[in-house]
Amino acid sequence: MLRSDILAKFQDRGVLPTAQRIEVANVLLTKPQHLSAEQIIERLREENSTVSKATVYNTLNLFTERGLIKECLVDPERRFYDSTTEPHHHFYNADTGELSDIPMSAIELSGLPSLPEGTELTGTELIVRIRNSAD
Amino acid sequence: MLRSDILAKFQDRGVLPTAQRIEVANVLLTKPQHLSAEQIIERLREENSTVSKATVYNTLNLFTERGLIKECLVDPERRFYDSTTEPHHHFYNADTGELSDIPMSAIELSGLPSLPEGTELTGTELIVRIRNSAD
DNA sequence: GCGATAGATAGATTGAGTCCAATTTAGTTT
DNA sequence: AAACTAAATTGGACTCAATCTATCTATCGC
Repeated sequence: MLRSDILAKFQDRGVLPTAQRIEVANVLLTKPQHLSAEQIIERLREENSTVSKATVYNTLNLFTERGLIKECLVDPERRFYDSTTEPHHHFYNADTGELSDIPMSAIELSGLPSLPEGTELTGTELIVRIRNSAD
Repeated sequence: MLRSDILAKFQDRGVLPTAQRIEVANVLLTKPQHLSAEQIIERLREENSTVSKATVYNTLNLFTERGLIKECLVDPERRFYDSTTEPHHHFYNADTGELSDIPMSAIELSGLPSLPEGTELTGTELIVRIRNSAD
């Protein structure tokens, strides 16, 4: 993803572009992927970035709030951040910790019961848990 | 749930019955509910139980391993334990933190793509995220 | 009884995530 | 451009769920 694309996204979502935010975006948004905060920090360090841990967390929370990324819960140990914000589902391989996408279009969901009184839908997410075959 | 029912479940899943495990089971298994480890410890304390935190965690992990309960991930802050082990889905109200069940039968899932090579299915879980209506 | 194995416990430790107070940066006003 | 203001960044302390470790206890077979 080009720097100009990132800037456009920022503008679109009302995120002020700072050097640190662009660095984080460069790591996470350049391709469809799922990274934990720790993984992002690690990658930044590899590129000799000096962005602080607090800033990375602040930035990820901001990006999530503004819909630039999606938080994704599959592993009790830590939260993952998904660069793909279109509604979609996930395969989660418990053996490898790998997370892969299932396009929304692949799956047909029907018969969802009506929501509890006084509530509205914010999203549906399906996690298909798999493991490496025993044989 | 009667003590004898709990003992039967334990036997069924190869869990040796100890006083502490029965206490934990009494809190969690008596009705369909979702509790965090901390909530379970709190309830035990209310009944003047002296089961240690380590034992509660050990017990919950054991129960999960043996299929007596199901771990359930909806809140990034902590993992919940579900007394219902039949496959089913959840409504999660982000405003209240409330978690409620959606019976599996209510939902029709079709078009699940074939699993990645060399893997097998361990479970599917759907989280329908909702919030209190703005109006 | 006596060892052996399984379970329980307290306390220390870990580690993801947050908080805070101090500083830096960027934008605005005159 | 200096002064002012608001927003962002930072390191380090802190929190707290969860785990680990080493020790203690109970139970079973012999």
